[in-house]
Amino acid sequence: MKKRVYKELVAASSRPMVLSILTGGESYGYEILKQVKLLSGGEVEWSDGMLYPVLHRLERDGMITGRWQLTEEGRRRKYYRLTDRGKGQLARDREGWMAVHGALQSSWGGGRA
Amino acid sequence: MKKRVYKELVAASSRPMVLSILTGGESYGYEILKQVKLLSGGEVEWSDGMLYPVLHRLERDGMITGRWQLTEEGRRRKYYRLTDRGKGQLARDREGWMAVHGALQSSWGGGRA
DNA sequence: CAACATACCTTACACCACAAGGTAACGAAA
DNA sequence: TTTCGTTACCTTGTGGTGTAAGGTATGTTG
Repeated sequence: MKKRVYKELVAASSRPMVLSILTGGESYGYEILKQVKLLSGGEVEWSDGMLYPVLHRLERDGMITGRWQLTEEGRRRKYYRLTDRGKGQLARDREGWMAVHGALQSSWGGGRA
Repeated sequence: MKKRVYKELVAASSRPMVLSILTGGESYGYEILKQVKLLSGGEVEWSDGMLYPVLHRLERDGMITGRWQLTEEGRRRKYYRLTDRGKGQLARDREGWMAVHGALQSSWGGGRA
């Protein structure tokens, strides 16, 4: 039985995670799914039905740009690249995450701090 | 202009945050709102319209139990207390959060490491 | 031939925060 | 008295999001 991550947690982390992965260079949907699993040590697994809408929204909002590419084997892939706008969003998402993380740690650490 | 936390982040953190606050003893809605603000150093602020449904769901699911109390000033409060079931949920939520947090940190730290 | 992996996409459904509204009582100020 | 701010709870309509389940297509392996 694999570890389950609640959907609210997936929703909260999907955008910063995708944007962050793309800071390492171009990538595409299927590969991103594998990187998420890798980065989490196998603890976090995303469904593809959740990722593709995320990528479409990010592209629609100008956070990333995509281009279609055919591999030598004949498979089509859509490679995405981070935009400046996306970099700014990533920074804000990261701040928000850290703020909440800090609050959670305070509450975990001391009861009533 | 106050710092805004995205709603997905609120959704992901509300349950563990409430459960965690209640490990410090009984509390009630209005006080929990203030504690969240305090624990985050003022960076995280919840709306009451979001918190009360959270408390109702937690009570419905047996994570917390509530009791009505009248203060000396004549105000009614609903005090909530953590159940054993809620403690278990808190532990699981915490694990899930840390798994995602670890993945995010990995992606932030090294690009594609 | 079948099965699996790669690689993308979409729809119906349930869930959840947000905004906005409501109810009610207290205390202080006008 | 009236008004305002605070305390303290609750509900509804709306929009956004993951899940589950389905689809399309190609290459590789058994």
